[in-house]
Amino acid sequence: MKTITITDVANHAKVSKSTVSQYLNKRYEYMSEKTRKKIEETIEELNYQPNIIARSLKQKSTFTVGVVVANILHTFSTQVIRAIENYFYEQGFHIIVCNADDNPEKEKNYIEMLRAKQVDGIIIFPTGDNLDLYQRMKSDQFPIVFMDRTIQELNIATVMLDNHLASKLAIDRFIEKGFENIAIITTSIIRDISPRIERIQGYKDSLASHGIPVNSEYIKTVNADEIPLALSEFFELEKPPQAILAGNDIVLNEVLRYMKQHEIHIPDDIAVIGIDDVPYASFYTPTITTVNQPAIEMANLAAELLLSQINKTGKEDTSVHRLKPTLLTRNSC
Amino acid sequence: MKTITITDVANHAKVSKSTVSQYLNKRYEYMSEKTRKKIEETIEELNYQPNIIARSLKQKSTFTVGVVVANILHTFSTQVIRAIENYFYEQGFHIIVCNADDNPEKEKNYIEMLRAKQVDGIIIFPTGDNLDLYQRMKSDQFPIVFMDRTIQELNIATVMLDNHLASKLAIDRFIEKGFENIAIITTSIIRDISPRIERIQGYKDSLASHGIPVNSEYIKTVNADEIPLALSEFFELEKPPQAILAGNDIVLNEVLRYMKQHEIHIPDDIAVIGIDDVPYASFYTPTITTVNQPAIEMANLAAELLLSQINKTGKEDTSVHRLKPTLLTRNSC
DNA sequence: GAATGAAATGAAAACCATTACAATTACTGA
DNA sequence: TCAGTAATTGTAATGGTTTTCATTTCATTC
Repeated sequence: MKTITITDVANHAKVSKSTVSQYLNKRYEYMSEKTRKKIEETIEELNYQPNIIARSLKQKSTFTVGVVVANILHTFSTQVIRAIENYFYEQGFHIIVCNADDNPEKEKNYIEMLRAKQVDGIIIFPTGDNLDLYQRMKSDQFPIVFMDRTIQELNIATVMLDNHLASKLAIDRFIEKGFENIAIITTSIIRDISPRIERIQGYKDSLASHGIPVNSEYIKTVNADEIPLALSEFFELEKPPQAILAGNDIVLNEVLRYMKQHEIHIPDDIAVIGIDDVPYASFYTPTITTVNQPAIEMANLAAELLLSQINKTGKEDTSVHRLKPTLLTRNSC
Repeated sequence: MKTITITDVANHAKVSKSTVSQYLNKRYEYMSEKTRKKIEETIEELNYQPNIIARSLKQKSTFTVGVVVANILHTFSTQVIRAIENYFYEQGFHIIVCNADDNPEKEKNYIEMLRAKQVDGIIIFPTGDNLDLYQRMKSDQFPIVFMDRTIQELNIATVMLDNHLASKLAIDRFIEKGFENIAIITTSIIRDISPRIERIQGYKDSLASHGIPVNSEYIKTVNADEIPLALSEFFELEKPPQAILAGNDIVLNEVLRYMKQHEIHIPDDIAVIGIDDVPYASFYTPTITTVNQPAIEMANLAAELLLSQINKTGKEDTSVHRLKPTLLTRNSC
């Protein structure tokens, strides 16, 4: 049961610790074939695993990165986690997944824990309420990449969607189909989360560019459980919307559920487009037109940016990378 | 930029490292109010964060557990990850998420990395091909819990679904609705993954218990991308099935997609039940009858079992906990 | 004012691997 | 045999914390 250390290996193989360490770090230049073999065998025999904790302590590098998502319930988050995990696996890194639940307190807690654990970097979907923390990481030159959301004034590398375009794609499609009374629903979070703001702004601008006046009654920002109510309010308007843009996958679910319950027919009674593709979009009845985020591409880019900060390769990149969404045209509009 | 250590704090506060350590570990018994205050202030002033790596090295405990899922693409996996993350957050633990991609090599790699990183325990969805590894962990008394799948001969605590019952619930429902020609499709994995086996066995037994002969043409185990083909083969049979049991959420997606494409009407042309609830089940047209796994409950139980192994509280539990699925009756059957 | 005992604090070892460096030994070819 | 190189070793320092145990401090008591 006692753990075996490098010393044990050295003793067994009748070589010095230094040599074993050289071996472990694959510095074979000054090492005879014979000793290499011997060490190899001994390690095998004793089933020795170097203690990474001890190594990390010395090298100040843990080959671990943290991923703090704002809300793990979004399909987008899980897609991103998966892709990041995949990317870093190839690089020999592990990822610690943290779910901040849209709660800045929890986020703070996680970030501090991760730093105390000496992770080599963090990818974070910022809640937006821990400016001082972000600031400090930045000034400590701690590797960090923002995902999905940005905080303008901080100059931290960011990967996010071109949300403005996302709305525009949807609105253009609605208008092309002849709809002018277009509503938008997003989920509510207290803070000024940039995607939501930008999607609403994109919605407004697109309408304006088509010369359609913005009707504030057509814009709702509510919690997931209040979506049915919000929808009811739409339908009680004297001029109910003819089309609805669902701000994310959770909203889309609720919208579809509502329509089903109230036997409102898509797209005849109301047209629907969702931001975020959903697995069932292509076989739902009707198939659902969605604005797709290139989640994998975004995740890979974020991972790449983080890794280059960790390795200090290339010059510092503090820009906001906005990736383009694509409209997946189907039958709901 | 240089990191501050306990030594810095000690020097600043003019006390010894030991005393600071006592403070950090909240052992105030033998400590004057004065020094406590002073240390507190100094930590605040220097913005000191203890280095958890160093602590871990000494304490041989990292407050981190690994979760190795076989395939992160399943809804079930993500639900479980989320719940486990949540449980351990409360306990001050972090989780490292690993996706083995149903690949024993990758699984092996991960397990070894996790152990080298000195995680305090592992929850694993075993691929089933690393018996020696599992064995070794067991004999090292390393905390480990199996999830979703078991390996009989190992006597390792396991949390899994009562898969036999899952099939039975579905079959009983089909039969209650008057169907006798019932097919089952599961995804293929080379190894004998217990849930798949058990679900098929449950299917056979349930049919038998109703006096219905088992027709092997009605049983398919194929990769996700071969599902359309498998379905076509069903429909080319002289007696095509009247009902299909989809072995997991991915299969269900493919089945629904196929039916949509070929304009086969559910439940009139064919009845469908899926194992694993899916987010859209309750508002799809028709709503989908599913057999639901109590994912959160299962995750919590697994986490609890692992934690009790880590803390060595309670006596060793090596039993296989089988949780009951429930039938969510909707309109697809 | 010294002895006592409890409270408070400190010194140093331990954890395990890495690394640097000087020192040693083993070989090679001339 | 010697120089020169290749291979290996030993030692000590490093990293930051915990932990044990010895020591110091201090108030109390006789």
